[in-house]
Amino acid sequence: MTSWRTSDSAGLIPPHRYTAALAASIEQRWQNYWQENHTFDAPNPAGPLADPTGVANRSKLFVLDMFPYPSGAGLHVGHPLGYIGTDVYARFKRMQGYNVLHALGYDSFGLPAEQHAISTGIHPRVNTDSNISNMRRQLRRLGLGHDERRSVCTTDEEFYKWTQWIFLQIYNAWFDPSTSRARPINDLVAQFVSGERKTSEGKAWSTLTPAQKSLETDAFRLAYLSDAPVNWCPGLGTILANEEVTAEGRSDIGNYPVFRRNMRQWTMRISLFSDRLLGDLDRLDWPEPIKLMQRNWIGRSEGARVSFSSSAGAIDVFTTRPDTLFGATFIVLSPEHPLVIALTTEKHHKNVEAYISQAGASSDADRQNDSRAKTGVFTGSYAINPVTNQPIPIWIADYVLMGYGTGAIMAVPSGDQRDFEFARQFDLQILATQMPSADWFNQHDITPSDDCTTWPSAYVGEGDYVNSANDTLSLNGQRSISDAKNLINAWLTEKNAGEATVSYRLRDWLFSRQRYWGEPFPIVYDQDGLAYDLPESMLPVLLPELADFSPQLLDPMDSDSDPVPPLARVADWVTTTLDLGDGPRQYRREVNVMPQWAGSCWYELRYLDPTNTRQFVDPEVEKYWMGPASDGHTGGVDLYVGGVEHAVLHLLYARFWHKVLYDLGHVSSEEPFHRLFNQGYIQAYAYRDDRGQTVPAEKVKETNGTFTFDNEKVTREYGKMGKSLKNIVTPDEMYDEYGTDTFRLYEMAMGPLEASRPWNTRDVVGMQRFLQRLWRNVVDEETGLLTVSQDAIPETLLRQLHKCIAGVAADMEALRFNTAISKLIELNNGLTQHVNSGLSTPLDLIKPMVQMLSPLCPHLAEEIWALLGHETTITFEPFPIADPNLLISDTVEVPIQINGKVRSRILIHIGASQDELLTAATSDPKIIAALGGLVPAKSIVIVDRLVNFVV
RNA sequence: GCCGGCGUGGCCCAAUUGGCAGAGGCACCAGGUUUAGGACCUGGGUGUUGUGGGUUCGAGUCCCACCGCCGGCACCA
Repeated sequence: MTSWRTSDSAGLIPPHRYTAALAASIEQRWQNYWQENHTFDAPNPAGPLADPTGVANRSKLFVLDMFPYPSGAGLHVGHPLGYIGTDVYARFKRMQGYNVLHALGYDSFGLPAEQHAISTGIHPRVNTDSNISNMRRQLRRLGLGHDERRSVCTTDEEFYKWTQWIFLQIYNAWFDPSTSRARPINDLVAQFVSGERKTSEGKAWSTLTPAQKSLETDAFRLAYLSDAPVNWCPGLGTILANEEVTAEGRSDIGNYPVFRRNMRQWTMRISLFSDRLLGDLDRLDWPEPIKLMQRNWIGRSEGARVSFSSSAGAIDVFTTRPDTLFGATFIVLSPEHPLVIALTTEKHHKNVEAYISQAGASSDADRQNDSRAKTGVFTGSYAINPVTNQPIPIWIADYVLMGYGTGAIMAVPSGDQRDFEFARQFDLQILATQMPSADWFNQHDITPSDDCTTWPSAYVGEGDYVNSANDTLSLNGQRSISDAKNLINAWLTEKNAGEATVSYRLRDWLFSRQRYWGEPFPIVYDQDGLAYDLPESMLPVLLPELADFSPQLLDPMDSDSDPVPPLARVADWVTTTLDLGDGPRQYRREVNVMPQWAGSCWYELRYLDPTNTRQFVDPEVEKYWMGPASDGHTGGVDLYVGGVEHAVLHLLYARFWHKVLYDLGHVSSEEPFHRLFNQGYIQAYAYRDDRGQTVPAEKVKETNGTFTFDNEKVTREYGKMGKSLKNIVTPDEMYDEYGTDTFRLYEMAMGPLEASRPWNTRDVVGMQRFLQRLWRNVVDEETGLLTVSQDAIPETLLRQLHKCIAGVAADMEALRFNTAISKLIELNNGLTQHVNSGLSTPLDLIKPMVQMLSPLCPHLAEEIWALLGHETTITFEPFPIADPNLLISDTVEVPIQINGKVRSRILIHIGASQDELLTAATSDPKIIAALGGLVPAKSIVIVDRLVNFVV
């Protein structure tokens, strides 16, 4: 028998070296072990997955990854970064005794599968299922410690039953402004019945027809049908949420043009929750940039509503600067403002009409191009400025947006640059209300004056108030802006001409999509078009089978045609006979479906209790995993890891749903995700030849900083991994070439989890070498026998071990896996020296080393653990604890500086006093020489740290 | 334009939070082992910490200005 075998490339490899092949066999064996032994099944306190003894006396930890969409392209090496990070953390916490819940399911409704179905004619479920099984296969090879029982898919009927159920909770709720809480709609009806709340026309509730009653309640429901401007995307055949439209006015998916038009659509009153969504951000442990993005998106601004009277009634404007009201010399309405027609005089009718149609025809993108000159037209009417009692002209202009504030502004050209430009353009009056500083006039090289005709631009800032007084109010003189605001707001309230108020940028959430592959709404309509919610017993409303998945074909630029959703074509599904309590009647089903965000708004709750058929989650189970940790704590997932791209989409929608469920008493947590961590992205280099074509990145060679492909010079760029850049590297390639543990280690070692960085396959080998050295320190590469001894650990190695334990534990707790790995390599390098000097590896050293390694490289750790004679998994072994006595040494090397430059070092005992340090430093020969007889003007002595002489 | 984030050896990245610029990996160089080879062993750090000022006994770290890259928002009243 030969002890050497030949490898493909060259040379001989010892039979028991830790190669990719050995790693693969170890890894698959342990993956099977974990699956067969249900190692990662997390016990619940109650419900179908209850195991009270498993729960007892352990702290819990809920670790969550953002819900993945099962893409047909499969995973590349960038995808698992976060999954590996959460797995390492979860395994680390299990070793610290926590009951850890870690699972991964699939957000499997969505446009790509449906687009695929349209082009191939294959049912999206077929494609979705095969994508999921491919992704499960790829993820299984990663060795993630997931509870497989909890891997739910949003497309599972038993899952979307509860998505529909939650929709109905939202539909049957309203927002009570007195408590800022969602309440059951029945409470509202009770208020109507008792007369405590007036109906819109003041009639008694009992006298209203059913249609009138539903009109009254629909005005309050948190999910409602509205006939409002929507983002219509003919290229996708569906409308989109504001959050799904890019700044360029195109669809986030597919980059098709998006048009504004009115359509009757399901909408959610998320805007009523603006204040809570904003305020509760302060109570969350989230990265500041994400909080900022949500704050910006919600866009709270404090100001005042001011009422201007006009021939068509009061025109309400919103302003953040009511203190400049005396300078409001004209009013501008959005072209879509409802009062425009009534305000337009005969003479200006033609101009206004032309302007409105011109504004409607131009896209949002055009309208928002701020380099464009201001446009607008006069309506012919005037409004009365409430503080001056003077008539001011009413204009319409497209720089005023209907979707923000009231769709009307008071223009103060002296204090707002846009208004200033507009006034100059159309020769409107500009009246100063604040005197700019002398500096400002100097800068613009003009003589100080409140005559704005001399001003080159508006003045924004603090300044003495001028021209701002009437008979009952004066702001004039030196005062702060906030002081002036308070004065004017009080005056407006007193005169009934306005009040201090708050405006938000966040608008209600457009919730229906004209597609097939989504959750059907649990809503039907009767002959009169009245909507009815279906009872829980009729859930789920299943998607019907469909022969043809195509939406009707529309030109991407066709902004006028009405969409016909695919479900509308399934006649025997759309029309249905149901008994909703008053005998069998014929109804028409809602033919829109929910957007992809619906499932991801609550999936984390289903992970908790995935097999519960009676409830979406058992309240006791929810409270255990997600309940508040203490008074004032929001509750929610203990650690949520994902990319930054969901900052204002998923993360805002899910918070909204969760708050509604909290208000209605279905969950005990106020927020879904208490701690959020944003992982970075792995990007990759890509290469182009001189014709600009991308070439396969893996075949590019580098020599002295120049890159060649087929001996042709190519240029390097840097970007997302993808087909178009030909720079994809898959986990499968890494498993084959290096093994999973090496791959996991490399992903974690290449930098901090939150940082984006380039992938470089050539660097992976460093981690494999580390594991090979570690393996070789434990196992004889030729015989495969254990080489561990019972010898005591030498003092230096023992100290190194405990320093390592302390460092690694702290690093893992803080998710700093890159530095934890470097500390483990350091320790192993120390051990390697010990072994190379002819000694063997002490058992007492390798045990804690393997324990520390196991969160990162669980397969290799399990294998060595078993070789050391253990019969059960290493998963629940306690994480090593450092002995504090071994962390401190007797002596320390202290640098001696002269003027901040290190000139010498001295070895001195720990805790040496300032005097001792000073004496030792001044008697050091190098320092005596460097000082050359000079007496230091000052000496800085920091115990155990340094001595610095200033001369 | 506004708001964030990041700039450290050739590359990916550390630095006890104001105290010796270097932990770890890749690459590179030299030597060892080897018939040879290296995924082995030993040794080697290659630098104006983006630039310019400031604070300080002392700045990669704090402050100001600028440059570059990345991200978010953008006529938001």
